[in-house]
Amino acid sequence: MDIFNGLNTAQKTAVEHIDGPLLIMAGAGSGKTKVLTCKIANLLAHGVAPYNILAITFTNKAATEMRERAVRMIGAPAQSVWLSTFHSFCARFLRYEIEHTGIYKKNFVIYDSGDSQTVVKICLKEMNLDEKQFTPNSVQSAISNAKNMLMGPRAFERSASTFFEKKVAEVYSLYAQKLRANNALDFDDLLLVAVALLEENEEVRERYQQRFRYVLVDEYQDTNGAQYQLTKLLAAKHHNLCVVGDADQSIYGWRGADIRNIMDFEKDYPESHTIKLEQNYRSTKTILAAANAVIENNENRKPKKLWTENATGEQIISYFATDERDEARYILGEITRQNTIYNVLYGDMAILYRTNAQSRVLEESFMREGVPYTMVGGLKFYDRKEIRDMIAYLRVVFNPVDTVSLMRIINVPKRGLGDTSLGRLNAYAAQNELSLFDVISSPDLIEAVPGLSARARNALEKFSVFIFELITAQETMTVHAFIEHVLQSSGYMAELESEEKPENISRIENLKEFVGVAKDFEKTTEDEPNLENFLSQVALISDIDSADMEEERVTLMTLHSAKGLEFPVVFMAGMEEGLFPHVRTLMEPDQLEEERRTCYVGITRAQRKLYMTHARMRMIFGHTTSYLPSRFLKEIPDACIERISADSNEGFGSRTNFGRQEYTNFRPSKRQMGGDVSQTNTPPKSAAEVLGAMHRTVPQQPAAAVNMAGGPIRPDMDVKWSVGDKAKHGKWGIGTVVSVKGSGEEVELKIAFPGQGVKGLMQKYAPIAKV
DNA sequence: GAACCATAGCTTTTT
DNA sequence: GCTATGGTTC
Repeated sequence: MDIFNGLNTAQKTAVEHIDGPLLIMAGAGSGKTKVLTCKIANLLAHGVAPYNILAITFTNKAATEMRERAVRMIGAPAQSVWLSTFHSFCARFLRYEIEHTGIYKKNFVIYDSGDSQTVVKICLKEMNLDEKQFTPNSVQSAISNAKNMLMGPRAFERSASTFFEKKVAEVYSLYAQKLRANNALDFDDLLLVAVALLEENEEVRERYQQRFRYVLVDEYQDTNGAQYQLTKLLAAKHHNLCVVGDADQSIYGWRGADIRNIMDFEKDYPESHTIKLEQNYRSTKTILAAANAVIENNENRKPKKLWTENATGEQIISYFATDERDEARYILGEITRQNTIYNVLYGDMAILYRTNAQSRVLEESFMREGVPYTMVGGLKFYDRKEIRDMIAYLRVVFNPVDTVSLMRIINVPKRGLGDTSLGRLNAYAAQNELSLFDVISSPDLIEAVPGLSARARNALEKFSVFIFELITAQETMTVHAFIEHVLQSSGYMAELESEEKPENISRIENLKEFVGVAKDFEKTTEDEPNLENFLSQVALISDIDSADMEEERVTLMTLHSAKGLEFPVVFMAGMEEGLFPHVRTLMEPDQLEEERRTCYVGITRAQRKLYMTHARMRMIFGHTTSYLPSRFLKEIPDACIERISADSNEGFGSRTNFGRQEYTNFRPSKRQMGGDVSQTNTPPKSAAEVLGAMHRTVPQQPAAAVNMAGGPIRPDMDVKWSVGDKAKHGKWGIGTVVSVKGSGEEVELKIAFPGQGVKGLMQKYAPIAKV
């Protein structure tokens, strides 16, 4: 396969470039991933060993995709290119080299932000600091910021000026000490320790600089100080550094990303070349014009204008809802409409919002209407109690000095070890400079702890024997078998099974899924499928990595998570002053510009059709608040956007109503919107016209016709349902109708799906067919 | 030591 | 409006 096939001139130049620093300024949708992939393929084609290439992406998912694409292009050698995120790279690097620090041991564990917050809280408590003034969150983020700027506790203390900062410096120091004692690294440490090791150890540095002859970094605009330094160190020998990014899409300033890293690349590497990719292949002219118009309002930016040869496309729709429930209803209506009339697959639509809190109302609507969806973030799988408990068990087995994890499970399930006993144990351990595990693993030491009841002593000895048994068992078992073993032998499963509460049932489900995750890991990992690598992978997995977007589901996620993705139809919800841009950014011009970039990212995710919605009032913290429409809406030229409102009752203004009543009977028209953007050359001028046209020309045809072809199941109003009928649902499989209520448009069905309970469905929305 | 109830605090965005 | 936490009670 020809590597240069289908590339434009600028893209070709970028791919052809081999030696020396290169900056690729790649606008949204300009084929950046394609260029990077082709570049890797081209390096390999030029005889560069896969072993000599390091490519850094923003998510694990992007890394996997890029690897697969490169393998398809050039074959097996691409398999062994070192391709990962900054954090995974560091974790792997440290797994080999960390003992050179003389501080950490090879079996270190990685703490996520939850674990790290637990440690911060312990520190605050120990230092008797007021949690009102020093909130765990603010302290944690201050420490994190310091780390991202490569400042250790001492450096931070030196730079501290306010009382708050000086105290935080103390907390930082204690926090770092605790992590070291637990042989644990937090996310920021992965970078920090890797950089420190490379800086201090010449032998290691030499070895890795020698090895990585070519370094490629994606999303360079979102690198922070530590990542910048790491990149610089690794590329220092060969200077074959290629960075790709778009300053207009820098949206992670709040977590230490420094836009100057990309702005100043040419200063850092004076011999560098710069290539601009400005042709957009993703969006319609309308969408691109809107994006350009919005981003132009930023003062601090280099001028750039994306252009496209794609069709003009339809206008953007701005819908003014009465409240967040009306907003959700409108969006669901449009999604069903897009799906039923235009045959847009659910998987081709996404809803983007600024804050996770907005997802709840939307989610409820999806459930009520039976439309399949997948949510990125929110209630995270790995944040669930039972999963964290299991991970804590695994971590203790892997690294027993991890006291945070040990404390988490020592009395889970209940072993009669309460706060009092544990307090005594911890006090004793601290006094004698032992880890908690040191104490409980020795009967003599347990005996020596003052004030322990006989019952507690007994329980502790049993527990420590149990942990030792697990450590032995682990050595000969696969990860998934070991997890199952822990679940059984700890009594964790038994405790959940003892009571048939619905939450217990879902916990058991989740734990089963966790075993599945381990099985999957054993099958797919490129490293040894051992506990060590499993724990690393689990710690560094992100929401976007684990989201299942292949399936036929609408995706719900924050604007931040959406970076790098694209969808034919996009909804941006909550376009209100105070929500987006968020209140906390209104005072700071820099932060406001970042909000605008976030908006730019959102708009440019859309390929064909973009909806933006805002609500007159919205429930926040249980109180109704009213917001003005977002300034970003006003920045979009009138020609690009059609504004409709829930309040106006004339003509097509009352679209909500229309949407709810009439669309299910239209036959899907693939040509209208289903094809490639570039093929829709004469699109109607406005959505109103589309609808008008639909009224006149689309014949009334039962949607069921689609089912015959084996396509997705669509709502069908012509079917008469009665109790006892068997119904096939797109997601839940086959069920039995248990009740039918209402008539006409309002037919409401209750259907029992085996193993999934009774679901309430509106016939006009439900993707069901008679069996 | 555990179960229950009240209340505060929360919401920016995440590896 | 929800949830995580802390206090109170048995």
